[in-house]
Amino acid sequence: MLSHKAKYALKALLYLAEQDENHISKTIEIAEGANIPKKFLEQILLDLKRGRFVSSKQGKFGGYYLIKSKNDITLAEIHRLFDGAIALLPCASLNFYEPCSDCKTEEECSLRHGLMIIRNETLKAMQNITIASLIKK
Amino acid sequence: MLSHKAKYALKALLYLAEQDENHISKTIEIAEGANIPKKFLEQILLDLKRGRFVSSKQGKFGGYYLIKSKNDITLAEIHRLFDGAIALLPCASLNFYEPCSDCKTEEECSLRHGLMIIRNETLKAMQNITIASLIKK
DNA sequence: TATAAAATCTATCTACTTGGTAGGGTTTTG
DNA sequence: CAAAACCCTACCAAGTAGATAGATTTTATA
Repeated sequence: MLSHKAKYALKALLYLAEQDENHISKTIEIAEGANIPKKFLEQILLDLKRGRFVSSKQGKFGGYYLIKSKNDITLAEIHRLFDGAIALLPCASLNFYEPCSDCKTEEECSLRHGLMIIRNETLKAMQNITIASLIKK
Repeated sequence: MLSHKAKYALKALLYLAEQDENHISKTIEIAEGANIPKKFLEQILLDLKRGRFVSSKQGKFGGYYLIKSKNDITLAEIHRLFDGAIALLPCASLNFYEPCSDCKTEEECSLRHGLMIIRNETLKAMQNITIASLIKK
């Protein structure tokens, strides 16, 4: 399941992608447009900025805008930024790998191989879902 | 990510599937064989019993055994039993459907369609991972 | 240069979930 | 009849999710 943070992030990006080029959106504007609690959205936008999906302009008439093409922002990236690994266990993850604590006898746990298949399939699917693909319904 | 419960359930089923036909495994035996806290495993085995994956025999020389073929127990089923929906949002789920609380303007949320694609792909992959497929390495 | 509007930072809060433990009670069977 | 197993209920500690609050910095412009 996606966290609310990840869900809100997607909706915020969707909102930004739907604006005219060069338009700068205030937080409050995004919050109301996408129905997201404003203070919560503030944190999310900062995370998105750290992740280099958006950038911001401070001060009066400031706000947020996309700095990555809507065709290049994938669900996989947003998932990783907010919810971490795509794999079902850390030992099957590429970006968030950690060994299992409870696999004593074998070097690889019995589940790892099967879970890596899932991970690859899911990742492939998630990389195909972009902000742009979500817009055209 | 899988919960520990789901992970332990898979390992316990794997352990049971590796025993000789007609063998009955005591909880303590599974716990030690698969490295799972015994008292925690008790609860998990009860859940698996309610889910009709295993059955049990009480009394001296009792224990647990599979009642479903290892070819028919899929990762998807175990995920649903312990961790719930496979979809990334409730509104994209078939078995655990719930409408979004924060989608005001549209009847369907903007993310739903894309997430249902992911759900279908993931489900298909998860249905291909069976206990039997995990055994043969 | 004062001011208003906006992002940014830091801290806090509450409720829920997870992972696990404790301690029995009940049933079966050698 | 007691050992061995299943079965049940409650509890707990730690962490996380989902926010909210308030102060500070930055910037445009009147």
